[in-house]
Amino acid sequence: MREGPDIARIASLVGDPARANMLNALMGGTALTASELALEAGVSLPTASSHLSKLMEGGLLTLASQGRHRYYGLASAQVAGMIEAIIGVAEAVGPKRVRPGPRDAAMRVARVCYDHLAGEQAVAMLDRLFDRKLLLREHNEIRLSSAGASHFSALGIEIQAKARRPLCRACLDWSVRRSHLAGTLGAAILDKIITEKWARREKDSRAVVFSPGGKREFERVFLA
Amino acid sequence: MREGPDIARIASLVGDPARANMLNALMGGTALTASELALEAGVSLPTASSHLSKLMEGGLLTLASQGRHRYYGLASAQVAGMIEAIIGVAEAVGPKRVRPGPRDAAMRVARVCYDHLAGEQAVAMLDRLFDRKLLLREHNEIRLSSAGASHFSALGIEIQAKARRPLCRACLDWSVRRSHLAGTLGAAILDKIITEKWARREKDSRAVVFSPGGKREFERVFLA
DNA sequence: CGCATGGTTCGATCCTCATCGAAGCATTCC
DNA sequence: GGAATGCTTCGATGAGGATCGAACCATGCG
Repeated sequence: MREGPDIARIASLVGDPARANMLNALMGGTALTASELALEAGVSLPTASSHLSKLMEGGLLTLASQGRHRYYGLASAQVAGMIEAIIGVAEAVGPKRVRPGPRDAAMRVARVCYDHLAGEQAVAMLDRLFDRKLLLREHNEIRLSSAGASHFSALGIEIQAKARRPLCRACLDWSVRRSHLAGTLGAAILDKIITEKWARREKDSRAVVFSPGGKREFERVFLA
Repeated sequence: MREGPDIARIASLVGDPARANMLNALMGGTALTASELALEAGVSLPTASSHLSKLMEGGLLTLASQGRHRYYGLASAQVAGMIEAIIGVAEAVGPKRVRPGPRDAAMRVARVCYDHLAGEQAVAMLDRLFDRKLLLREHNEIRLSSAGASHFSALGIEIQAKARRPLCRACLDWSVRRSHLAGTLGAAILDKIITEKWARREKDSRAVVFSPGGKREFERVFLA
């Protein structure tokens, strides 16, 4: 009966269906209000509020108050990574989907992971950025080369190393089992994709759908 | 109220203290019997048995019957990775340890992760193997170079690619936040360390303690 | 100010599930 | 075969916690 970190406490927070739905919704990266999360989880507002305070107390969420709105978001990329890991196991053992449906197919191609792009497109992009030496592997970290710095700034992607958050990070993809790009740069790239309207977020889903023209542009810029 | 993989189901399996203790114990990599796990979790044998069947049904465990003994083990490295991720979050948010105690310090230096070595020593080893070009990074995978193949076989470390399991794999370390070596080769190296008596497994813990002479040998062979 | 809206707290209800003792199977040893 | 060991199933008990309605704060708007 050793001590150690209280893993059961963390896991049981994710282990309730209502809370799991909320966390899943927050994996989209945008912070949501209590009522939106209540709707998402399919519970009443009081119930949702109770769950949210538990998640807060457990350190899994952050809260940003803006006037009478209170926006809940995932506490950290580490928490997001944990949830992806759990999703990965659930996918693997779950005999749920006999065949992957169309929505799942879209998710495999491209989806939002916390605040950056994930899925086949994202994995291909990271590979290509390495090939073109815009990013460099260093031990197990990823570094931006000087060529990469000028390349991204030419694209109008702001690059500024925040204090706490690494610029580039590798994030493991549950669908492809390969890494894609996270960190500030990964977030900035997703931002560009959305603001340029190359792709749009699927309603009520993490899926990201490229328009035909947007796909061409994306491939020209990142997969060339 | 979307469908998707049943993440709550998986998380709730880990969310019970008794089950979490069992899984934690199994992170040591050796399969254990129901009575050992009952002792580990601090519950009676019937209770443990009930938990074990739930974990089996959830696909988190594998069972190997040998005579009247039934050995339970983690189902896959993916499950082990998920548990490491949860441990990582629990470490991060848990204000448990004010200061890391001595046992925790030993865990940080070297410990067993499923079936291979983790901790600072393991991270340093992987770095060095890359530097010496015994292992090569390829995209996000790790490949054994021909120099590496002869090097390991000279050490008497058997290298044979099993069908299902990759030879080399990167596994993220929760204490160091860097990768260490998993896969068949990682397991073989841990095996060598133990059989050569360079280090011993701490009783009732995942910690691995090197003897003074063993540490020298390990450093000569893997960190030179 | 008063009213509407977003959110939390309180209280009561209900149900799942963790727990253990006792009994039942299976395997091995003598 | 019989006894012992390892483990599972059954049944009863009990506690934690998920849920919602109603009441209660807080903010913003007219």
